[in-house]
Amino acid sequence: MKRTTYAGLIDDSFLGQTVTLSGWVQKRRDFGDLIFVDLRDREGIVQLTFNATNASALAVAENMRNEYVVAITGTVVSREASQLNDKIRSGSVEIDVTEAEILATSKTPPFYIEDGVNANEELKLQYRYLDLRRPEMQKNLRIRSKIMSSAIHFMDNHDFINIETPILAKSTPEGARDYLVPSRIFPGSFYALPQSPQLFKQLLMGAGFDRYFQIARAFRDEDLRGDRQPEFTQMDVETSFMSADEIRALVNDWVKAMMYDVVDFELDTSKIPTLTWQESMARFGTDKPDLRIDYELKDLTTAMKSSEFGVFANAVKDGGVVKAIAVPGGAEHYSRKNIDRLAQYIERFGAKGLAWLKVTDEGLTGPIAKFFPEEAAKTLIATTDAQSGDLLLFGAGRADVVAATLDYLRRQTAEDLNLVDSENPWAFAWIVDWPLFEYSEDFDRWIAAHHPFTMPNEEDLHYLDDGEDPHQAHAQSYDLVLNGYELGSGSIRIHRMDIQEKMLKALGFTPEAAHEAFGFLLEGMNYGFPPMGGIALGLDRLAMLLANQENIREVIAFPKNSRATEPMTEAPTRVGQKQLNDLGLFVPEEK
RNA sequence: GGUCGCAUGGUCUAGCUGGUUAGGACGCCUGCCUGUCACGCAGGAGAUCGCGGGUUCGAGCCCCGCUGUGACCGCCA
Repeated sequence: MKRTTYAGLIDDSFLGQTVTLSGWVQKRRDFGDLIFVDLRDREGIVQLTFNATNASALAVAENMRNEYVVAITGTVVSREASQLNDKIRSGSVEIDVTEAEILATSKTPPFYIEDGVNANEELKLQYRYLDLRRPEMQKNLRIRSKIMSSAIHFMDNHDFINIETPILAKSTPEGARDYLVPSRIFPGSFYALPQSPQLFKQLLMGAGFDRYFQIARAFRDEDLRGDRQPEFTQMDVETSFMSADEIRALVNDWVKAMMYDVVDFELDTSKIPTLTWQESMARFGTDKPDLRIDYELKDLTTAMKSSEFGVFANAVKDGGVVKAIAVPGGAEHYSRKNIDRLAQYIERFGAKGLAWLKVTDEGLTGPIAKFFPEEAAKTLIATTDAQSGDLLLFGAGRADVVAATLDYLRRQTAEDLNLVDSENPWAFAWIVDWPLFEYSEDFDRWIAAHHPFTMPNEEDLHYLDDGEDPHQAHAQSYDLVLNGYELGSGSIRIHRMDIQEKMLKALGFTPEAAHEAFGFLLEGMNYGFPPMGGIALGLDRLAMLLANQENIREVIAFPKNSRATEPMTEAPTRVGQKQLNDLGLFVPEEK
């Protein structure tokens, strides 16, 4: 029997036709001389009927069990009005089976193959091929596939050249921890898997390709999160002779096309806001704000300087800040217990507690209301723009702690109260003008906020000089944010040797160390590198958001778990002594 | 590296204040059933309660350690 179409595509238009289908048994309902079987393939489900008219087919159906692979031939017939099933596309018809064959049997699967399955993550990953049979996972991976096709199509149409760069690359300082690959020919030496194709794409600009792109795999050996895997996929782009504005416009065009291709959404890119990093931090407490949420952080630092509430006054006196959000309608929704729960959560950000007030028609209520007599209350309400019924949540203390706390509270309360704007499902934003450096407590020195090849703003170049404050320098860099997730970041690169040397010096590299780490790039710059810039967009996160998933694993066929292992293949594994010997590696015995 | 949570038949889970025949739902097996689509009905099998130690007359439950796992903080140029 040779398949003639997909089960999930059968509908009224097939009425009367004889079809042959192949797929998996979703469910068998056995009435003795009448058996229904739901047949599933990648496109969906159709109901098969077996009855005594075709005794041999009925006999086969009696032996069918869930997840058996079967092939059938039959006639598409309509259902009576009382027997329609509007839950499936093919619900107005069914297949009257005349011939059936079991192609493969199946053990009882460890979990039922259906959407919303409630098996634990480890089990699902261990039997990933079963989990992937679920319609939802099939849909997710097809969304991912569409994003990739859209990217390739768009880039091709805009004269970008698709160029692959090495996976076996060189370990470079700065940035994330590398995955290392030992060299057999040079025992003790290692390749590193690329954290991104950054240096290679810059060299390709040096080579004159002008417009490069690649769907690139990147690797970072850092701990995982819901939106972070140790290997991930980027749409990597680099161009010559383009300004930051031009690059953003290009990305906007792709995003517009992609949103249309993948989720049939008409994105108005002219409405994508561009915020400076500073503004984003001030208004949202984060560099990746979720702009679907209406309310923002309000700065009360000046107003609370001499507050009767000691916690606020002292925070300001100690050089900290006081900020607040007014959660619309939060006064009624949040009981004291709920607020306590929020308070407990934010301890992880370093918050000491959670000050709060409810705004009512009668004025402010709550344990600290007494510290805000008439005038103070008025100022507070005016500054925070609070309405009656709002819940005011405060952060006081170190600016970074307050930012992290209120960013979290803003997102959490919006979720709790269903205040995430559903009219505006795709809130993109550009965050620009990032700090060039950030201070690393770990290394006790300045490190590159983006990477060491980011071009400073022209007017900030002098901050790289000795004796100046590197903290003041801002970069020609830009991040694309969607619904509170960083989709990608990019920048104009340094293309001149003198600036690059200054930059590396500011980062604490001696000329020798710089040469050892990035000599090939620095040498290249001596041979006429064009002005260049680019961006890398995380396709996994993009797919996750477009597929409406909360974990990046849902859009990766074979992801790692949160400890970076893969329960199905059990990677990573120990290897044999012979392999170790070949590589000149010594590994202690397992404990 | 750290914090918090979770671990009970194949799966999801209940199990209170320590004494239960460890309960339920789904799944599985057998039988019956011609209109189900969460089919129904009758019967049945299936659990070293993650591992080790401790407290106790007695531990699924309390304590300690370990392992696995999830989320988060650190980390992620």
